[in-house]
Amino acid sequence: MKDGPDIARIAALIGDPARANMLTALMSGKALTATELAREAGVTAQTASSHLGKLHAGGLIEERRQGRHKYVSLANDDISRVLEALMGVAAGAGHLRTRTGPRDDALRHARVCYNHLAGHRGTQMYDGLIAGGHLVNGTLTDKGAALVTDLGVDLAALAAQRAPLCRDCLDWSERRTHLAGSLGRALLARFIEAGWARRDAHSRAIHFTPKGVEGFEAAFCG
Amino acid sequence: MKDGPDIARIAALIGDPARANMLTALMSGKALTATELAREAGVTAQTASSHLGKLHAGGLIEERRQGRHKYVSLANDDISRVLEALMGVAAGAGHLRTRTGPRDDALRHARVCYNHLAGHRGTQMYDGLIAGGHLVNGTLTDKGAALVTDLGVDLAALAAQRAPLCRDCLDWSERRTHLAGSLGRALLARFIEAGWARRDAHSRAIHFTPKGVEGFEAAFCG
DNA sequence: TGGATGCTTCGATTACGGTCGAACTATGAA
DNA sequence: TTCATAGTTCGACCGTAATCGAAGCATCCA
Repeated sequence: MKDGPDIARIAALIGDPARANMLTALMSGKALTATELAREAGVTAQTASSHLGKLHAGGLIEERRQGRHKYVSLANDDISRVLEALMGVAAGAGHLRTRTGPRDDALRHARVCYNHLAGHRGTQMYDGLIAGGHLVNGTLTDKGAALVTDLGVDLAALAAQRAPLCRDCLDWSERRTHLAGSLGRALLARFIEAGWARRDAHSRAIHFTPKGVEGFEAAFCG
Repeated sequence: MKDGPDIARIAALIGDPARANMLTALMSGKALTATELAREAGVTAQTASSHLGKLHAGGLIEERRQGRHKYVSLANDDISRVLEALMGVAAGAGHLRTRTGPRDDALRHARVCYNHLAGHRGTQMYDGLIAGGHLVNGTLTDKGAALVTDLGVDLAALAAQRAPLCRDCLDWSERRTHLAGSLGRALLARFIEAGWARRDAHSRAIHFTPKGVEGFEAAFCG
């Protein structure tokens, strides 16, 4: 009866408060150093090192050395999906400790989910792509390819990558699907390059500029 | 930086092997008694009782007393979504301990995800509903309502419920979206009532009958 | 009413894992 | 070279939580 993969190993890794804080911090998509993560988690550098070792062994994070720094990021999109799904349960069924502060509102509106757009804007974009016939059956149509190329995404470069172009990701605030995958990543990158949006320095929030709102809604809410 | 809901509490609950086994067993959608779950988890009745108390306090399960029995089931769809997502990570990024046995193949092809259809058939149905214009933007169209009514689903009864009609759920084997929500639940129930499919007694697998394959593909792969 | 079964509570044990101080290595800057 | 910073390793400590035996209720059945 207890078929399927062994989930306890992964869940236990996320289940420690210090590690959970580290992973949550990494959901910003930025690669953080070991000491930065130690500060986020509220532990000393030694314990952080131990935790990072376990997360790495468990395949949850990637490490990249640069000089005397160790830059850490989430291993892949799957991890971010689990974290978002967990946030959904923790926010809902869990204690309603969601004292919705002003910062929380910003997160619900638009935030970065590891490397792609989430929150209200994220699901809005996803719905728009489907309603407009750009995304059908989990794949990009010719019409959709034209749209994203128009927005400045280099589809040829994405196709050359090994990562899948379109992936679904569940939103903890909206409880709906938004777009992940290499295309989701590329689109968010374009929004920022084009001055449509900028990332908050201290949180996962994303702030859209007036010009960005206009362009975004023209493209996806048409 | 570590914004968002506190995920460690939930993850720690899932992170214990005994509890993880119980939750995985509950993914079959059947309500199981405390002793059955103790056997699944490989622990004595006392420890199982302790674990169930914690899962209940954490909002992960629901308990229903019937005579001297205590029937346990998952609290809601959100929980099943987290479990499926975790399985995705455990199967992929985790150790490739997926010694794909014959039983595993059946699971990948079609299985029950708490109360709705998952696996290849599940994503196939989801894709079919969208491609056919039955499901747009996360809501059922008139055309879609006609289709499911035709299949024997009582939409009026579902609308009266508080639970949302259509929800997305991520598939650990397909890594794509399938349909959850009260409609997903009702459709699976209809398949079984109509003799299209039957549930395996000892696993989460679902076996389609020849008649069921025919009807299913006519409805969703049209 | 007596006995069996399902579940819970209590208490004691045990083990695992998180934590930090201290010492060590490696990289970069002055 | 010398010093400072980033990260790791080792060892010891400590707390928590999982576990089970024993006993206690509640329910069902004969």
